[in-house]
Amino acid sequence: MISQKARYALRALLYLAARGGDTPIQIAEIAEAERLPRKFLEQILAELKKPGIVQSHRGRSGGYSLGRAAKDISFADVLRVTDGPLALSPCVSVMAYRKCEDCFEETVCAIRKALLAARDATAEILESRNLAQAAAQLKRSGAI
Amino acid sequence: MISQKARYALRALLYLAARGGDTPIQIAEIAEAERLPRKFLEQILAELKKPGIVQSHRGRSGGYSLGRAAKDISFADVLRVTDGPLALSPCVSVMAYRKCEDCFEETVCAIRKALLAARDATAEILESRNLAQAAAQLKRSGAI
DNA sequence: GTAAACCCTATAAGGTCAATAGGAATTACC
DNA sequence: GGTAATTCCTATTGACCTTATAGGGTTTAC
Repeated sequence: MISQKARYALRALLYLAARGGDTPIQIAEIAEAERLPRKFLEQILAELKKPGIVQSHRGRSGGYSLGRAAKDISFADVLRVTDGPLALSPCVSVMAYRKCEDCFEETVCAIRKALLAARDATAEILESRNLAQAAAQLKRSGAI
Repeated sequence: MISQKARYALRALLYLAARGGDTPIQIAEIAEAERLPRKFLEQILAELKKPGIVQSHRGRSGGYSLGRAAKDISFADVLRVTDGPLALSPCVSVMAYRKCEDCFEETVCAIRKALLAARDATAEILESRNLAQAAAQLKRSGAI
């Protein structure tokens, strides 16, 4: 299951993507529109800023905007920030590989083989879905 | 990421599958062979028993054996017991559907669409991998 | 200069995870 | 029928994570 943080992040990002434009949007506006806890959202946006998913503008009339084109921000990008690796085991993570604690021999681990296939399948989906597609879906369905 | 409990469960089940035979195998033997915490394993096996993944034999010379053919126990079956639904959101879970807390309208939710696709991809893999295949792999590679 | 925004760190309640512990119930065997 | 070996059941514990909330510091437009 994804975390609440991930849900909030995705909703905030979709709001930014759907809203479009170049002018920064304030945390307060996003929080109210999407009904997200303001201070928690503040922390989440700060995390999304580090890898460049969003960019911030400080001072009066500051706010947040997407850090790159919406079509270049995948669901995988977002979930990796909020929830860590997509993989079901560190030993099959591509972005954050780590050897398992007491793994006998990785190359013959039957568990690893299954988890690796699962990771690849998940990653293929989540890396192919991006904010632009999702925002377009919402607009088509009249939700925005 | 899967839990430690899930790893232990899979290792214990693979041991039972590879060991084969009809006579029950004691917790103590599994724990020693796979180097799992004995008492923790006890709890895990109790959970695996409820849905019939393993069956127990009480009393002296009791122990555990698989509850059905190894080829009929998938990785998905095991992970659902130890870690809950495969889905990334309750609203896309097939086995344990639940509506999201403050979901505006499920049918148009762009987040849901992506998570649903991810669930289907994951489930397809994990439901196709079973203990018999995995145990056979281990034997072929000489790990057992 | 001041108000409005983001930035940074600390705190806290509640839950989950990964065990550990101790004894009750059951059964094979002599 | 007694005894030893095994599973079964419930409680407890410490560490960590999640989901916030709080308060002030820093920056910038006007």
